[in-house]
Amino acid sequence: MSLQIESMTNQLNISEQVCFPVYLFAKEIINQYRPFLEELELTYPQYLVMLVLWEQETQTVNQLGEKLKLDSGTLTPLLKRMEHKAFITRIRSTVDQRIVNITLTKKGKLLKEKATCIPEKLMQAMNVTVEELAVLKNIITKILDR
Amino acid sequence: MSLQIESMTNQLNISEQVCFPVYLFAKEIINQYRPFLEELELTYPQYLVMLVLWEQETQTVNQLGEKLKLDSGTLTPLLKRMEHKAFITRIRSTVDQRIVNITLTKKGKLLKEKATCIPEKLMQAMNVTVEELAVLKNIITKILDR
DNA sequence: TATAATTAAGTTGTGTGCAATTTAATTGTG
DNA sequence: CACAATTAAATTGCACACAACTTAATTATA
Repeated sequence: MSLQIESMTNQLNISEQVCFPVYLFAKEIINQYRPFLEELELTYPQYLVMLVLWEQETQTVNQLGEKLKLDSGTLTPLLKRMEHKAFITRIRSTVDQRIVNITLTKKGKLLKEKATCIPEKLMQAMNVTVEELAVLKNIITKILDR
Repeated sequence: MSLQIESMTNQLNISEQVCFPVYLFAKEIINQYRPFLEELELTYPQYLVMLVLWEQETQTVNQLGEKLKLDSGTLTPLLKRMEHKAFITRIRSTVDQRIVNITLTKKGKLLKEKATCIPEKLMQAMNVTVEELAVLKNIITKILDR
C-alpha cells in the first residue's frame, strides 16, 4: 500500500513526466514524415531547410541556423548532402569571404510542388484535428517565446 | 499584395507548421535538462532509461525498448556506456541466452535521490506552469495512444 | 526429432545534434 | 596602420536514432 502510494506520487515516475511524451511525439512526427519525405529524397531536418528556403531562396548558413536553431556543426554537413543531391548551391560570398550563401537550385524550387500535399497527408496519417494542432502550437510557441 | 496573401495562406510556410515547434520544443527540453543531467553523468536518453529502471530495477533490453520506443541498435551501445559508468549491469539470462537483463547497480539506485529535484528544477528553468504541462500531456498522449 | 520460423541482441552504416575547437576573414580600436 | 577582438563556417569528437542486416538461441511444426 505504501509502496503503491509512493509510486503514484513519485515525481520521477516516467508516466508522470511531460517531457517524455514530448520526446516521443517529436520522434513519432519525424517517423510519420519519413515515408513521404523519402519520395522527395529528403530527411526531416533537410525538409525544414527546404521550408525556410522556399520562403526566401537565398540565405546564409547563419540565417538558416537562427531560424532552425541549428549550429554550423550540424548545418555544414547537412547542407553538403543537400548540395550533393542538387537541391541547393553553396557559394561563398565575394563581399565577405566568411559567409556561405545557400541558394535553391531549379530542382530545389520544383520540389515545392511535390511537397504541398505533405502537411495534409501527415495530419491524416497521425489522425489529428486542426483544433488539436492549434492548441498544441499555441501552448508550445508561448513557452518557447519566453 | 498577391504575394503576401500567397505567403500567408501557404501550407508550407514554416511558421504555419505545428511539427516545427514540436521539434524545437523537444530539442529545447533536452537542452534545458543537459546541465542538471551532467551533474549526474547522464544524457537525456540515459536518464529515461534510469527513470524506467528506478520503477523496476531489472528489465530486459526488449522491455526497455518497448517502454522508451527505442530499438536494440540504439539501446545496445547506450546501455554499454551506462554499464561503463557503473549505473547498470548487463547480464545474459541463463534461462534464455538470447535475453540480456539490465539491472541497476547500487550506484544506479543511489542516483535516484540526486534526481528527485530535477523535474521541479526543469519547470522553473523553462518557466512553465503545471496547468500548461497538464494540457500538453493530455493532448499529446491522446494523439500518441491512437 | 529435424528443420523452418521466430525472437533477442548485436552490428553496420547513415544522418542528425551539439560542445569545443580551428581557420580564415572582417571589424574595431589605440 | 597594426593588432586585438569578433564573426562565419568548418572540423572534430561523441552520443543518439533508425534502417537493414547478422548471429545465436529458442520455439513451432511437419
